[in-house]
Amino acid sequence: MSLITPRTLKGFRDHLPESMLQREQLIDKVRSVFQSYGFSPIDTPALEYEEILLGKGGEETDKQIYAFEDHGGRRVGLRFDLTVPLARFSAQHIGALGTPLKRYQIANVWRGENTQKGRYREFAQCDFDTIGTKSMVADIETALVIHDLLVALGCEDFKIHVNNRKILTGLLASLGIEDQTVPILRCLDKLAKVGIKDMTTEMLTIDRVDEAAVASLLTLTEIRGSIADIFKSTRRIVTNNALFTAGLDELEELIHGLIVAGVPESRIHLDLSIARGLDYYTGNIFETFLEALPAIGSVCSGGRYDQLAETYTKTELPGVGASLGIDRLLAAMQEIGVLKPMQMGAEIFVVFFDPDRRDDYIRMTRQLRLAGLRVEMYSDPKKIGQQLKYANRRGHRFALIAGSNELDQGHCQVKDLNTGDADNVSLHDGFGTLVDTLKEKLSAL
RNA sequence: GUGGCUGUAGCUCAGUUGGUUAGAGCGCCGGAUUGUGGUUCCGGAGGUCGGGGGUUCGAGCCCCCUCAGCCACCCCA
Repeated sequence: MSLITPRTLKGFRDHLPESMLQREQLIDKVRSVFQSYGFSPIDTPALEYEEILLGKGGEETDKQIYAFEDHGGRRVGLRFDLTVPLARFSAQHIGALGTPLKRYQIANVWRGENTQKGRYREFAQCDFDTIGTKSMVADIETALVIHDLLVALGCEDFKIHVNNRKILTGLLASLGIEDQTVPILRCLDKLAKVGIKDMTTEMLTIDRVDEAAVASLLTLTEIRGSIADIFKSTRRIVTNNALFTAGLDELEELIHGLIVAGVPESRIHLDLSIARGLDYYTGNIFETFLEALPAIGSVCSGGRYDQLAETYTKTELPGVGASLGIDRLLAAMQEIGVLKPMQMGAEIFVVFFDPDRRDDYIRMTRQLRLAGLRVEMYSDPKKIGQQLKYANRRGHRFALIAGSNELDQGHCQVKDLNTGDADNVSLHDGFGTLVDTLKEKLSAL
């Protein structure tokens, strides 16, 4: 019989125990941050009707959606993000749930794009959103969650880049070229990478964009100084456009709120050139970069999207939220080397010493677990040295060694695998003394 | 999706201008007088050289295709 080569698809990965433990630990922290802000968990199907998914994020994202026909002839697609399914979910259930709806969802999404480090075709997003309010308080809290998430995950050096879609849209409207917003945004996004000269050249190839327009755009992105100075200078660029002014007001209110909440100003970066490719954003937008590894891209992005649900319902459902890319963040943290090695095994290891005493070990292991300890019993009565070697490698803290000698005398050896010290503990009262001793030793670590 | 670089044991890599049974270190498994690991010594297993096809008397080394990883564009978590 010929063997099938075991392999995984491009951009799809297996998760081994070591990195999965890290991942689950990070996700636990993410959950507790979400819950500390009053967000509740929901889940939605991986597969949606294609029509739900298409046309929400823009042309590029449509091309990246895994779409196919199911066995019933329905056009379906794997979700590209968690925000669009949320819009559908909200339109369907908001009557039962009421507003504002604060929910989070940690789940996989799929994108058929080319891979790179920290860019996969299947990856998990930790998405949180507030639906049903236009209040800037929701925007402020969104940014605060982003901030607290990164701190909780052990990242201290990061910057949250903030901007507001209305500023640029308003500026373009005042120039009469708002219908060119998408290509202009795309071009502007490259500023940091290609420089002013190349960007200008490309900008001028866009229909109806002249040098005066480019000059205005550059003025906007080139403003430097303190946050207050930036706002003051920016306001002077366009004075006759309500959208532009509204965008600035919203952004200013957002930043003000963050400062009031105690976020260090060094972690906020007012970046009028960030655009965000997703078409559905309408107001404040966020991108988060790690100082140590900006090249891996944004690890947590989002923004306000006030019209996303309008294709599903006539009820007005404005929303704001963001997504933490846990896989990308994990890749970044591994790259930077900030992750501490984790203990893989249970804390207690029971040596399968004497084959004739198997039942005693099973009983002992079981009783310790019932007492709340994490215990692993070795599966084969191999030589004790080998078992200890295994226990050591797996990171168990204490080994319980009990051959016929110990068991006949009614005690058990407790060996500290870090120091090598071993104590005899009585088993005369069942396992009570053993449990107490182990708990004492563990809490003393 | 487009372009560039890479692909040899679990991991990190050697492999001379194509030439007999493809190597090292680490790891893994086992042993060093009967029941104690993380240091030492000895031994062992493990590779269709990413996969497929071609050129050749002969290919890990050359050519084509394909798959995957990394990088850039694009886009994004």
